[in-house]
Amino acid sequence: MARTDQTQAAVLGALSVTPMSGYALRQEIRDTLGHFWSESFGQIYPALAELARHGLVERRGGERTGSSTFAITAAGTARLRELLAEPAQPAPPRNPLLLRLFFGRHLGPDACRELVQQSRARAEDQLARMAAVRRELAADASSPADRPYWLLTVSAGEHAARAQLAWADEALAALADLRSADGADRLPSASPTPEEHP
Amino acid sequence: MARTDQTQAAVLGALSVTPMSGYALRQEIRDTLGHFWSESFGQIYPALAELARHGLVERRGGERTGSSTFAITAAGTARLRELLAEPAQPAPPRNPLLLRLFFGRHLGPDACRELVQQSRARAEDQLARMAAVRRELAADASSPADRPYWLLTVSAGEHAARAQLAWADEALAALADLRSADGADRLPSASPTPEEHP
DNA sequence: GGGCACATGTAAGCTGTTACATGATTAA
DNA sequence: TTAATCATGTAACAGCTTACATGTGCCC
Repeated sequence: MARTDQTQAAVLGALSVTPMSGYALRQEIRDTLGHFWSESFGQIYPALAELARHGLVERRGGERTGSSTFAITAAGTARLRELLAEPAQPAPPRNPLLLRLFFGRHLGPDACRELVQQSRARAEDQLARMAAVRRELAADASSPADRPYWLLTVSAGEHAARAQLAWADEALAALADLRSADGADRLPSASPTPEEHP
Repeated sequence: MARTDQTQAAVLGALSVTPMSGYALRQEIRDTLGHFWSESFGQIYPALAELARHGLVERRGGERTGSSTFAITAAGTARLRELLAEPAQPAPPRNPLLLRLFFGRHLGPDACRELVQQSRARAEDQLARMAAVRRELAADASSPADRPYWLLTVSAGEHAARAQLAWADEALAALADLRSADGADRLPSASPTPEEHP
């Protein structure tokens, strides 16, 4: 229910694939879950300590620093199942781009176009990253049981990115219309409106 | 840059459309910006106090309780422009549904299907809400200068919701395949594998 | 010997939600 | 008069990021 549970679920989940260090855990979460999840060091290490205290993960190797790894225990796997079965409550939305566009009248069409273009570029990046992940998954033969589930999240990222691209193109066109209409209103003498869109 | 600035931007932005009370502010933000933004009382009232202290908004009417309203000042409008011009940094993603699906092996295909179906239902809800907003906007003739910008955010919501629908259908099909493959693996004697996918 | 990647942790501080306290107005 | 809605605020707490402190092992 609490957010901490989500961090624990992410940590236990990652360790259910393979044992690793806290440092590697953070990299895995950033690189593999990056398009739909994030955790910082300040979350991961306390979570690992808590999980170890309850016997849900086990520390192996160098106690201090160096090549220590954390492995999930049987109790940890059971706990993971519990955590995953809890209802997935979506977080309250906070989209700073759409906030700016909603009050875009104060920014003007050109500044808005720039924002949308940045968003479009991010979507293309994401599409490229998703394609790269697909290639990696195709090349890597480990964890065959996990693969179909991982592909679902990749597909979600692709659908979202393509939708963002399509919306951005539509928004850019609308803002272009707005700009010329605006210009015609406010600067009637600026230029003889070189080309009107039919 | 800080999150507080975002709250101030949302509050100033809403008041730039029309003056209203803090209570109404919260309702407007929930009902109108709801699909891409959220603020709670605990954010709104301190933000209003802070803005009033700096002369960016002005309290009118009953000082105590009752029919008091807050109105944006000229300085407030200028500040809003500044805030909106600041770079829109996207928040770190946190999608509890995709987290569960990624580790879906531990949940099994059926539990995953249920999650996806819930997500699909939410997307349909959102699509319906966006359609309602479109109707309201078409009927309401006030704020014509804001309308094109508002429509951009509605369109973003529609694109996102449609993408979620398309993905959900794809995911449900994939999970159905997985379920039957799984059943064939784990329960070879259950039924003579009625239909195999080629 | 210096720099870099690996590795573990803590503390401060901000953001944000929730629950609570308080009271006015209005409708049943 | 009781309940619901409108209205304003505060306090406690949870979640999360960032920066810092510390140390190892390896390669150039």
